[in-house]
Amino acid sequence: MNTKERIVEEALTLFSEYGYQGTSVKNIADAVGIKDSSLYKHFKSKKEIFDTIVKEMSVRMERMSKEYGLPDEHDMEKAAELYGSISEEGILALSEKIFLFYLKDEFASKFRRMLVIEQYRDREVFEVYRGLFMDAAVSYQTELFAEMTARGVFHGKDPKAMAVNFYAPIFFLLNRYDQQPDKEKEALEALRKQVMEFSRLYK
Amino acid sequence: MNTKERIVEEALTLFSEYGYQGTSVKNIADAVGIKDSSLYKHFKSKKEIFDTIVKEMSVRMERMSKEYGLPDEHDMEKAAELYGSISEEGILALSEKIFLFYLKDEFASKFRRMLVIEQYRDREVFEVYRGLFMDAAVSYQTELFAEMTARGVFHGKDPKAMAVNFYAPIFFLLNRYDQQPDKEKEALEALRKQVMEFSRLYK
DNA sequence: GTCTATAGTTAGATAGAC
DNA sequence: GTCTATCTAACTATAGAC
Repeated sequence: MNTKERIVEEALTLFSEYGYQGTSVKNIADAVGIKDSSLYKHFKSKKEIFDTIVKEMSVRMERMSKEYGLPDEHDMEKAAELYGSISEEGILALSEKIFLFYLKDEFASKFRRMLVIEQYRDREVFEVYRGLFMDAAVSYQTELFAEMTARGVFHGKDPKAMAVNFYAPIFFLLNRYDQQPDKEKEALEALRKQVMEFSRLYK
Repeated sequence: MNTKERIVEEALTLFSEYGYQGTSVKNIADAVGIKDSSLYKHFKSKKEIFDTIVKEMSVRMERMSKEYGLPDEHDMEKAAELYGSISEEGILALSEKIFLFYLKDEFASKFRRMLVIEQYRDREVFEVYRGLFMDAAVSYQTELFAEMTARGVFHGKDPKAMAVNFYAPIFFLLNRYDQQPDKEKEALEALRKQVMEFSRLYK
């Protein structure tokens, strides 16, 4: 990994814990192991580092979703088949994948925390956060449950309400067990319980 | 309102938007309308202002919960009677009270945002945030649903799972519609929909 | 692409006049 | 309890040697 990439990585780590304003250019340079002045050969300002992180995330999201085998956003038939055919087990696998990706993936979890911290300071940041961790998740699952209801896997009257009932507990537990790596087992157990309850209610 | 109280108020407003580190003592003094040096006659440090806010909140929580008529944490019989006797309408009223308190009450909403921003920087802050906005809410409602299930108002197998299914969408929508006062109607409509779905599922 | 040196600004906090 | 003046330290960023 070259110096520019290491700057981005260390900056994200610091931003996700202390925030943008709470992190100085010297903090980042120290973490990388160079002088703060040297950092300006790679980025023309602190703000440019922040913007680079946001751009980098969209690239990683694409790559990760392929690695994790998550179906494409617009390929609902395939998604419904993938998770629908195996019903309860499938839906549990889906929830655990989403959950663990945002809880444990180094870049994704730090990026999420950074957005959480910075969301009120900058409207644009809030929109990225809302889009990625709320709207995208719910609209994806709304389509998924509509498809699964049509196939008779689940019985619900409103796919959007189902999606919120499926995703909100994941979102809640993500926030609840954030920053507590020692309680990962408890977190996964709580998640499993909610998914089972969801399955029971809509079966 | 005296100067000391105004400092606390303006500091909270700034902390809730820009964070502790993103707010300078001069920012606070300017908002109050005094010089930054004058502020040190009221507080011996910036940190002391922050700590005062946290202490002030527990006082306000107590006061507000009485004003809003929310039943005491340990008086579950009364709570179950209050909300249980009127079932669907009652549970909707409960959710709207919680929702609007944390979304619109000046002090409460700013305080919540401040904790969201500062939760990763300070372990103690995280514990306050987790305690107030996650654990307390869920444990309160776990007892409430246990009581309501015993009375035959709802039919569920696991009161904790019910509580998470009830509170997680509230928590999710609180984050989703945060900072969007123009979409309050949409937010309340979404909340109502989730509560109706909850009621339908556990009836 | 790293360093030293430094400019220019702002930070948190104190001293002392009124 | 407000102000002006000031201190020290830290901040973002630039210039220029190697």
